[in-house]
Amino acid sequence: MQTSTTEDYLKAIFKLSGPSKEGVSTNAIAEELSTKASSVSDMVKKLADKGLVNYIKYQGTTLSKEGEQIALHVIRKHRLWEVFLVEKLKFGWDEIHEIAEQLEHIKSAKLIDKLDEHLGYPKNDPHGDPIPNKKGEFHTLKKYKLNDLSIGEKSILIGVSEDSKDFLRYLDSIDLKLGSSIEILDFFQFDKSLKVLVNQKTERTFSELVAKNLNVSKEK
Amino acid sequence: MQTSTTEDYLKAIFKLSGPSKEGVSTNAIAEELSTKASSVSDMVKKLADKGLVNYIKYQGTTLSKEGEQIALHVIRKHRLWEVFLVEKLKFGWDEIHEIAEQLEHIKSAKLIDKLDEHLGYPKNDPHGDPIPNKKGEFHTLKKYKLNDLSIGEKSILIGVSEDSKDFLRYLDSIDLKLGSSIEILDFFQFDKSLKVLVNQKTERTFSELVAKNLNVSKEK
DNA sequence: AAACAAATTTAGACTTGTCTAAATACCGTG
DNA sequence: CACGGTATTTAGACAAGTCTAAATTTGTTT
Ligand SMILES: [Mn+2]
Ligand SMILES: [Mn+2]
Ligand SMILES: [Mn+2]
Ligand SMILES: [Mn+2]
Repeated sequence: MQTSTTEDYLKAIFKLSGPSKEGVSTNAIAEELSTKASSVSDMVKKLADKGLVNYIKYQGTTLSKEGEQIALHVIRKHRLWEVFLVEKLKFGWDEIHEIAEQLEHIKSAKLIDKLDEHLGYPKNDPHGDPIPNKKGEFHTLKKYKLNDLSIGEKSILIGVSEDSKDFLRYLDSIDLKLGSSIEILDFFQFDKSLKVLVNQKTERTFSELVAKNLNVSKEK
Repeated sequence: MQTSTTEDYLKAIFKLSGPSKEGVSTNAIAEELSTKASSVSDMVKKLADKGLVNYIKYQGTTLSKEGEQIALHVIRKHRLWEVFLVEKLKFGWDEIHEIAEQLEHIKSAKLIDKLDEHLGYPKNDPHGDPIPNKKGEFHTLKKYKLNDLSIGEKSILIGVSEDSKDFLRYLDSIDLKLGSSIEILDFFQFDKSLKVLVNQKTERTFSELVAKNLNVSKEK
C-alpha cells in the first residue's frame, strides 16, 4: 500500500508528463510539490526501486504502467471528492482543492464506489476535468485554449487549467462558469490580450495568462 | 497542527480515561492502539512536552485541557463521518469504523461545519454515541448495561459499547437495532447469561459478553 | 524485609521524508 | 574544445514514530 507522499509524487509526475508522456525533470517535480530537488532525487530513486517509475540519473522520470494506474486512481478519488464538496456540501469551486488533496488519500475501494454512485456517476469534476473510471480510463473531449481561437469565433467554457483560488474567484466575479459562452471580438498583438464577449452580453478584456487557462469548445 | 498519530493517541487516552478521568496506564494505551508499550512511553513524553497530556513516570497519563479539546474535536469528526457513511452512502454500521478512523484526520473546520449541516445536525452516531458540538460539549443520556437490569424489566437499545464487525453483524443477524425493545425474562447465575425477549416477539439467550456491550434505557 | 513478577522506561536501531551544503554532470556559448 | 552556469545528485543531519532487548521501578507475596 502506498503512503500519501508516494501518491502525491505519482500524481505530480503524471500531471507533468503531459499527453506526450515525456520524462519529467527533478526540478519540475520539486516545484510542483513545493519541496527541494534533493528530496525529489532521493524519492524517485525509491519509487524506481518499487517499480512505480522509470528513472535514469540526470535524464528525468516517467511513470511505469503500475505507477500510472495508481496516479489515475488517486486522480479519480480527488475529482470525485471535489464533485461531492461542490454538489452536496455547496462549497465554491475555489475552496475545494486543498480538501480534496487530503481526501484523495483515504483508503477504501468500497467508499469510492459508493461515493461515485451517490453522486450519479459524474463524468467531470467542478473544474471541467474528466473523472477516470475504475480502470483508469477517461474521455478527453476536444478542447482549445481560448487564446488559440481567432477573431469572430464563438466558444463555450468547458474547463480551466488552473485551480488557484485567485483565478477561480476572478472568474466568479465576472460570472464566468463552465457552460458560459465566450466570443472573440479582438486581439491585441502588443500584449496578446483578447477582447471578448461573455454570455452574449458583457465585453471584457482577458490578459494572455487568463486566456490560456480557459479551455473552451468551439461553437460552429 | 497535530499529526494523525497524535490525534489517535489523544483519542485513545480520552476513551480509556472513562467518566472518572483516572490516569491511563502505558500498557492500556499500547493495547488500544495496537502498538508497543515502549513506543507509548516515548510518545506520551512528547505529548507532555507539547502540553497535551500530564504524564508522571510510572504513574500514568491524563489529558490536559487542551488535549481533551483536541480529542473531543476528533471524536466529533469521527462520529459525523460515520453518520454520513450510513445515512448518505448506505454503509452498514459494521463497515464504517475503519473508514471514519481515516476521515477523522482531514483538516478543515469549514468541511465539518458543512458536513454537520448537510446531515441535519445529528445528535448521535450510528452506534448510539453522542456527537460533541463545536465546543466539545455533548449530552449523555442515562444508560444501563443490559446485564445490570433485573428480571422482568423492559428496555430499549440505545447504543453499543463495542464497534467490532463480528459483534455488529451478530446484532444485525438477530434483527436487533438501535430502538429495538429488550425484556429480561431470566438470568442464569452459572454463566451470567440472560434470557430475553427481543422486539416483543423473539426469545434469545445473550452471553454476559454480549449483554454488557448493549446499552439500554429503562422503559417504565 | 527479601524475592519475584509485572509494568514501565531506556538504549540503540531502523524507516520514511525532508533539508542544507557540497560535489558532479550537462549544455550552450565563445 | 574549454568555460561558466544551471540542473542534479550525494553526503550528512534531523524529526517523527516504531521495534526489540535490556534495565528499572513498583507492588505483591512470603
Ligand atoms: Mn494529496
Ligand atoms: Mn479539479
Ligand atoms: Mn484515526
Ligand atoms: Mn461510532
